[in-house]
Amino acid sequence: MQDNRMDLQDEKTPVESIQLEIIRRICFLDYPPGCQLKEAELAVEFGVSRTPVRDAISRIKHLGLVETRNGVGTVVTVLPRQQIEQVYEMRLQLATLIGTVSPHAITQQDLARMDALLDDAIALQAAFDARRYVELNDQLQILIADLIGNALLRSFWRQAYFQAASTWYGVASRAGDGVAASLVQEIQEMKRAMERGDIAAVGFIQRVHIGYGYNRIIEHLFAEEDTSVASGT
Amino acid sequence: MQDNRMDLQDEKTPVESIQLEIIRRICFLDYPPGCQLKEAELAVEFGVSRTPVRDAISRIKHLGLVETRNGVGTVVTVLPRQQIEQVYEMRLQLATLIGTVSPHAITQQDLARMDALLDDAIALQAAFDARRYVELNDQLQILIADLIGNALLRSFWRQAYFQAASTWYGVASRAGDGVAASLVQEIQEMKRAMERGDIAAVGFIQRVHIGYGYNRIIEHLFAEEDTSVASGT
DNA sequence: ATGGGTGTATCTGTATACAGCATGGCAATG
DNA sequence: CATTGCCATGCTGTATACAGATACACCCAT
Repeated sequence: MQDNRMDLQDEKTPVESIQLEIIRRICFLDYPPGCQLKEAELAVEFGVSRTPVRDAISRIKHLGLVETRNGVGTVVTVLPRQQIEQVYEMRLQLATLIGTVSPHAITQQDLARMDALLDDAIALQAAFDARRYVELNDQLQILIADLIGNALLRSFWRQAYFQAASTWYGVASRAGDGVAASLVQEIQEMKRAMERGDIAAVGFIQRVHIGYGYNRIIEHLFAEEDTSVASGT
Repeated sequence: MQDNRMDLQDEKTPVESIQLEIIRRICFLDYPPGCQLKEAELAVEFGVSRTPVRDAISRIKHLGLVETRNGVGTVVTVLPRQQIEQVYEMRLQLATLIGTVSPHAITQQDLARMDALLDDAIALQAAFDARRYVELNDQLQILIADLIGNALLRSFWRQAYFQAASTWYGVASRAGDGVAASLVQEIQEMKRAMERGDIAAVGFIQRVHIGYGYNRIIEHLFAEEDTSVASGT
């Protein structure tokens, strides 16, 4: 078993690059829920024809991030409350599996990435920026995914993250710089666990902080929904 | 929360139908590993152009069932041993989550389906037919998936099943009618659990039998590989 | 003034044509 | 006879053109 962490090499086909970019934009709320994705526009922007764009959009349909109807267009899905609940329910479960299911050994490189991330997070704490927070959180997710040795679990982990990201980042941006402090703490805890080589702990720490995040979503998002519903649309 | 089990309605777009059909053929070994999928042929067979076929094939790439290289073609993936191990590792974990993560209530209809399945399995036991076994096993998986209330877990469950199916069915066919008896027992146990409304038990029973299946794979498949490797290609 | 119907604009879905690429066979040459 | 280079063939990737479908606006009739 050679180090198969190299199989996440970035030799991506054009359509895969487009796919990832669109997913990022949805997760990072560049394309907020309800936003319409026009194939022709994207084709022009990426400098390709409509065909690869269609292919990319088609591939991300199974994530449930977009919904496309004939004659209307492709719109970014507004995830219903129940689905968000289910996504977070699964993320809590998956987190605990990170350390259980054939994890990768932690390398010096991983620790270095973690250190850099910690510095960035601390800097963010001093001067909060919603966009920057999103990027750092994303990098943390990628780093954790790299620690997962089981390819299928890694795939599931990313899928669940993609589905949760836009909602979470929407809440986090409004929650302000409190989330930055939480991120710093999360990274610190995780770094300590990684220094001990304890990946199971990494998973449990993730679980705890996903729980924190979910609570924030309940407070900010669902509370708003309830009041707005109560006040009559 | 209405009964959202209706949202797996079969109003499928053409490309989705093609996608499912191709997946079925791969899982059922109509397209064995290494088999080449030619877009032009499939287009003629389904009576459409190459475009929807391409779309369908493109969508199933994330399952890792096929691999396509430019100039060569699309071939059904030969899953390496390590990946099969990882898939089964995940299936064991997912099975235990079935009863944990917001399960559906068991309806009378579910029990009726189970009864019918049991009868078919018993009939199969009397006159074993590899193809028939595959179909019944597939129906059982679908039935179990319907019991999963969490849409994301259901998606993961199906993905893991798709990745494991072709390997398992290849072994089961060669293992002969012993697997039929095992299937009957599995359905009987599961039926008892469902009659008690104990979905957690359903999950654990699944876990046990997935373990049995994996052991069979190790015996039959990996043993062959090892000997053939030892004898030099 | 309002409701219904129709026309138009625009987007996705599909078909077809072409370019890039890899593979296998064939021929020429050492 | 072996080897190497070239060419033909067939596949996927991409681009473009057209058909189907839907929403919106406008207009006419009531």
